[in-house]
Parts: sequence; C-alpha cells; structure tokens
Amino acid sequence: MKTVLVKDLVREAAAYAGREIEVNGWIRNNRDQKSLGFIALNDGTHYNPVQIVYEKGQFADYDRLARLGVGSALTVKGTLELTPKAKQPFEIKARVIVVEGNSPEDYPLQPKRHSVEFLREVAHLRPRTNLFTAVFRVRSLLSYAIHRFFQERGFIYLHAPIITANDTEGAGELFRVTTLDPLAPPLTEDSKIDYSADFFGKRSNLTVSGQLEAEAFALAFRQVYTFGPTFRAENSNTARHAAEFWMIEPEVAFADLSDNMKLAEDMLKYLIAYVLEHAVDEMDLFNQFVDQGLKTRLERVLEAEFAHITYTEAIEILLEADAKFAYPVQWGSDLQSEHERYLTEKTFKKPVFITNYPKEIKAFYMRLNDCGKTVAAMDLIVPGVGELIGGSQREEREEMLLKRMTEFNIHPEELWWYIDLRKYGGVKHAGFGLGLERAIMYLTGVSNIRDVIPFPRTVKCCGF
RNA sequence: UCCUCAGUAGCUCAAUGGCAGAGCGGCCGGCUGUUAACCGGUAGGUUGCAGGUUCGAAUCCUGCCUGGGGAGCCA
Repeated sequence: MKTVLVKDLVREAAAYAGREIEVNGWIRNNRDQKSLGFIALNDGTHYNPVQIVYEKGQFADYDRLARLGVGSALTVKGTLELTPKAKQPFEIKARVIVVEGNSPEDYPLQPKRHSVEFLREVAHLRPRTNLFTAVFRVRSLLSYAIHRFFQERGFIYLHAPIITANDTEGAGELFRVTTLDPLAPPLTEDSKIDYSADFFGKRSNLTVSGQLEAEAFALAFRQVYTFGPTFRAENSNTARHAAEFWMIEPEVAFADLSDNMKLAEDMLKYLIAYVLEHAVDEMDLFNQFVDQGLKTRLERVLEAEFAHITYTEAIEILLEADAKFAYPVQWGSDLQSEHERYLTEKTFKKPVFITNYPKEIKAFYMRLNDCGKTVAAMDLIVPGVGELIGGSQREEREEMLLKRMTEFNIHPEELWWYIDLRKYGGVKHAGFGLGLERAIMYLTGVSNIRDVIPFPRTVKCCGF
C-alpha cells in the first residue's frame, strides 16, 4: 500500500473518504480512554497532525499502544473517515499500527508550551514543535519566493565566492581561512606569519558580501542577484546578529538609486504577498501566538507606498521629535537604533527609505552626490526589525572611486579588477543587500535571529 | 565588548533570612469520542558553580559560569 501524505489528505479528504490508507509520522500527542484512544500524528508534510483513532476491540496490544510516548514514529493503516462536526475535518480509524521507532519517557518535548530559550538547547528536536515547524516552512517558502521574484524578472542567479581575499571592504570582522599550522606557522624574515606559504598564497577569509563580484556580473548580464551564506566574526551579542547568515544581493546595470528603491519595494511586497498566500496556517499561528498585530501590519504594507526621506530630513524630524533619545541627534552622526525605530514606528508607522547619507559614515563604493557631502545610499528600515535592506548607487566614475578609496585608506592594487569595471564600459549601476533572516523575522514576528536559523552560529555558540 | 535582569524538580514558575512547593510532563490507576482531554494516586531537588556573612542562606555579600533583554557594529 502506498503511503499517503497528510498534505494530500487535507487537500482532497473527500476523495479518500471510506478508503483504507496508510500514513506514517511522529506522535505529537497520545491519550487513551477505557476502550479507545487518540493519537495526533504529524508526518511533516502539513502544519496540522492527523488524528488516529485506535479501539480496544481492534488491538490485542491496546495497553502498549496507549503507553506510546510523544515522539514515537509509527506507520498506520486504517480507514479515513470524515468528521465534519469535530475540531478536525477527518481522522483515521486504525486497523494496523506498526511502531517504527519508539520514543522513551525522557523525550524532552511535551504536549505543552515550551520557552524558545529551552528549545534552542534541543535544536535537533525543535523542528518538531508547532512554532519551529512554521518558522522553517516559511524560511523555505520565502527562499523559493526570492528566486521566483528575480527569475520572473530575468535576473541571473550568481554564486559569489564564499572564500575571498578581499580584505578591504571593512564590513565587520573576518573569519580567516587558512591551512597553516596555528602552533608553528611559517615566518617571514621579519618574524611575521608568511601568508605566501598559505593555501592561496595570500591571506584569505570567508566572504562578508558578494556585492563586488555581483557588480562584475551586473556589467555583463545587466541584472543579477546573489543568494548565499555570509560570515561576520563580529563580537556582537544581540537578537539580530549571527556569525553565519544568508544574504540576497541584487545588482542592476543602467539603474540609479530610485530604480534601486523601486526594486526593493516591489521585492518586499512580492515576498509578503507570497508568504501570506502560501503559508496561511503558519501565519495564523504567528499572528495568534507570536505577534498579534502581524497580519494586519503586513497587509497594510502591501497597500502602502513606502515612505521616502533623506538623511537630512530624518535629522530634522528627529530634532523636532517629542522624544528623549539616549544618543544626541546631529547631522554627520549615524542614526542609532532608537532613532530608526522612532522614524519607522512612530513617525511613519510603515517601511521607510532613508537616502543620501553623509559620505563619511558609508562605504567607499557608494556614489558621491553632486553636493560633495552625501552619497547615493539607501537604507530601508521597518517596524520591529530596524534595518532590513541597505544599498546604494555605486560609484561608476573611475577617478572618483580612486579618490574615495584613498580617503578610506584602501590600496587600489588590491581591488584592481573592481576598478577595471569602471575602466571598461563602466555605467551607472545600483544594488542592495537583504538579510534573509531579518526578512523572516519581519514576516513571522519572531524576535530572535537564533530562532529563524536551523542551527544558528553566534558568539561562543556552534553546537549541533 | 559595555549596561541590565535572571538561574529552584524533565518543563514553566512560587517560596525574600527560619520544615523547598505548585501546575504541566513521567509513572500507576480510573473514565461517556478525546482535541495542550478530564479525575485520583505516586516518584522526582547538591536551589548554576566556588567562596564568604549568619545560630540558621534558595533568599544577603564577592568572584566565576550560563541564559534573556538593551547598546555598539551591521544584514
């Protein structure tokens, strides 16, 4: 007999009504009475478990079935019966129950609410809980939706390298990649580590961004995006930072900053709509147990035009704000978390693009505006999460790029190929970075990044 | 890295200087088709670790460890 998946039963229960079927899965809950018992069995294909009914008259080993623990794996053969008056739309009246894998009484998950902190300690079992089932199904759906969005628009998917020797971007601390013996590395004449003897013949590290490589491909394919793991060795201990996370970085040739923002807004709305449509049960769970304003907020975002303000306007709003900030507001300083939160949660109550930041507080590759004081950068900040997207129009003028690199103390010879892109058919182009995990947090209301990554890597934490 | 709060049964928590407890889960029993079922019984503790104050410490003090929240940095 072919095993039927619960997701198919849910979709066309009537077609299976009265028929003998086989299902298998793991026990979420098992309760027995004098003459019959009920098992909630989750087979991994659907948010909801299927109810298995077993009757004493049918099973010689009824007492043993009644004692099966949560987490046990079963194969069940029986008849599907529609139960329109009950909480569940259908159930399976069992004829045969085979115990595939027992789960003893020390199984950590109970049929009750657990704290997310406890569940992090059993990261190998937490995907069997309602919350994490929902989170990781949404993570998968969202990843697919991201590919769909870009592929539908003709973007080329670029696999940017994971190991690089670009030591110049300054986006956080780097994880060194080396095959040298840490106890006895080869030394140069002046007693420094001789990286010319290392695997790549130079210092190398895990990527902190695929953007520079994406620019090269954008100037060949016009529209590209990267989607892959990114690594930062920053000693930051917050609910929004991980050492290993996934980033999406579109890059578009012949595009300026306003094209860039249009793309970001279209993308975010597409992703929200996709998840609301394809993860109905999961979104209901988040809305009920995690963040009660979630669905309403996301639905409003779909209809709203995102706000657009310049950095200078943001400073003016904050200076006039009726709020006390721990950090002073002044033109030239970067916006603090509290400032961003005020703008997106109090002033606008929706996503806000902030553009044209002072050149001193942004990266060297961002295009200098005509005023000479600001660069064509944009950050998208959203309620609850803060910065979700950071991007810019890139500096396509070779002379200007070299000048900016000098200001940032970056040696041109280390990025000779990046400068070449300006020399040979350089055009205006723009792109941005979206943190996948931040997007999941925004879409689910889950407030800790460790709870949207299957096996999170953070400072002092690399278990599993 | 800084600030801050917490750590008591498998889980969630109570006990604030004087006998270490409850709910859930586990185990045993009962039960009308249950829905995180319900009812009864029962087992389960080096109160994070080390030291100190005290007649007496889960409770007060010091150090360390672990975790949460916030900040910096950023996505």
